[in-house]
Amino acid sequence: MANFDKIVNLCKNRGIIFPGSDIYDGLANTWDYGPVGVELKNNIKRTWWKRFVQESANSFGVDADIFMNSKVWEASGHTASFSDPKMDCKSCKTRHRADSLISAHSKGKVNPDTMTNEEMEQYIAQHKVACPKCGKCDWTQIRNFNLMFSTSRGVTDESQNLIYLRPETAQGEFVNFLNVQRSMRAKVPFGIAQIGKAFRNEVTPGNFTFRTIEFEQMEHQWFCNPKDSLNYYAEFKQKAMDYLLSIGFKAENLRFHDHDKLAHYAKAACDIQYNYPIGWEELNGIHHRGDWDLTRHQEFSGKSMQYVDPYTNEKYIPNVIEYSIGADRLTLAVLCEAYDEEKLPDGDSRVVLHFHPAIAPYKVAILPLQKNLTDKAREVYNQLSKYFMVSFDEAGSIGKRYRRQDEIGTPLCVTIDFETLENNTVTVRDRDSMQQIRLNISDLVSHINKVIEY
RNA sequence: GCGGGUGUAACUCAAUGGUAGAGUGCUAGCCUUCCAAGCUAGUCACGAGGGUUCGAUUCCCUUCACCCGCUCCA
Repeated sequence: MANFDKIVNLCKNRGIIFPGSDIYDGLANTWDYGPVGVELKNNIKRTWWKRFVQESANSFGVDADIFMNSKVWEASGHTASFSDPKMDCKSCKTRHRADSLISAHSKGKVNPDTMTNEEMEQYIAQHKVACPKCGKCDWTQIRNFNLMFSTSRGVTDESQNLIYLRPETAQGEFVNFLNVQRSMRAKVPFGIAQIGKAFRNEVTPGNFTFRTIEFEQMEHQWFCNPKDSLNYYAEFKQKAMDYLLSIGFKAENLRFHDHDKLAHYAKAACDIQYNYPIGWEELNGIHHRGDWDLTRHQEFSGKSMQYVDPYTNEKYIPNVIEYSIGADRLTLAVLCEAYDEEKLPDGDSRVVLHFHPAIAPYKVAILPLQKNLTDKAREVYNQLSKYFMVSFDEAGSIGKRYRRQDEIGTPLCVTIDFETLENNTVTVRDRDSMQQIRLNISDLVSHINKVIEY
C-alpha cells in the first residue's frame, strides 16, 4: 500500500471522512468527518485530554480564540517568516525562493531578509542568478506566498483591519500564561493544554488528511525552571510515546526522530514518526522552546513574564517544553494502524479496524437475529444508548452485519435471539477474537465499561 | 502558479454520433436461530457551459473540479 487509497475509500463508504464540499466536486485538501469519524476523533481527543489535563496534577486546559491581536504574530515571528518570496523558472518550470537564491549566490554575504522584492529581483537580474535546476536565468516576478490565512475585521476592507487565522494554537497558551498562573494560583512548573483549530496556507498539502490547510492541534506547553528544562524535555518525549502506545499503536511503527535543523525558537526538538502507508512521517513534535516565546511576548506586550519562585525567591523567565500533535493526523495514523484485511480460515476475508475500544466510534452494535425480535432489540438499544454510542442494524444476514461493524471497528456486537425473550440473555461477540459469550442484559453496561476502559 | 493526467451510479468497470449496461452496495419483500447464502422487486450516472450536427455521453472549444509532479513545511 503506497498511498491512502484503501483508507480513503473505507472512510467514504463507512461515514468516517468525506471529501469536503462533495456535491460541488470538492475543494482540494478539505475533508469532513462523518457520523462515524466525528466519534472517533472526539474519542481520541478525549483520551489525550484525560491524560494531559485530567490526570496531570498541574496542567490546565484553555480554549483560546482563533483570532488574535496581530501583534501576537509579530512577537511570534510569523508575520516576518511565514511569507516566502517565490519565483518560477520559466525555462524548466520549477519554483524557488528568491531569498534562498540570493543567499546561495552570494555565499551568505548578502542578507536578503533586509531587501524588498524589487531589490531582490534587481539583484537576481544584475548578477544573472541562474536556476539551480536548469542553469538558465529566466525568472517570473516574485510572488509572495503568505502561509497565514488573513481576513479583515469590520465591514470595511482596509489594511489596518487585517487579521489572521492563527497558524498555530501555541500562542493561545503563551498569551494566557499570566492569566492561568494567577487565576489558578499555578506554581511553576505547570502546563497549559489546548485543543483547537489552526490554519496554514500550505503550498503543497495532500495525502488525504495528512497535510491540510485547516487542522486541529492538541498541544501541551509545560512551563518550567530553565535548570530543569532538559529533564522535562526528556520526560515529555517519553510521555508522548507512552500516550501513543496507550491508544493502541504498536511500538515497531513508532520512532523518535531528532531534528538536526532547529527552528529559530528551539533549543532542542524531536518528532515521533509513524510508519504510514506512505512511509515514515511526522506524527507529533516535542520542542524545547527555551524562553523564546515568553521573552518575545514580554518584549512586544510590555508585560513582565518573569516568575518569582515563592520558595526560593529565584527569578527567571520560565522555559517551555512543547508537546504538539495534530488531531487529524493522529486520527489518520490511528486508522492506518487499526486497518486490517483478515484472511479467514474458510478463504473469505474481512476488513477490520482494530481500534482500542476506548476510541472506537461505536462501542456496541445491537443486532436482532430476526426481524420479529426488533422490539426487544430496541429495548436493549434504549438502555445502552444512555451510556454509550450504540449502533442498531437489522438489515441483512447476521454475518453481513458483523462485517459492517468490523469495518467501523465496533468492539462488541450484541445479538438478540429468541432465548433473550425467555431469559434476558444475549450473545456478545468480540470484534478481535470473534469469540462469543452469553451475558444477562443487566450485566451489559458493566461489561462494556470494562472493555472500553482507558 | 506551472507541467502532465482524469471526469459515466455510492464504489469498481463497460459500451455507444441515435440519451447507457454489469458486478458490488443500498432499500423492500420472501426465506433464514450467529460470521458477506439464496430468490424477487426496486434505487442511483454521462462534472458544467458553448460549438459542429437532423441528433453529442461520444467530435471540437471553454470552464470547473480532482489526481500526480515542482516550489514550501514551526
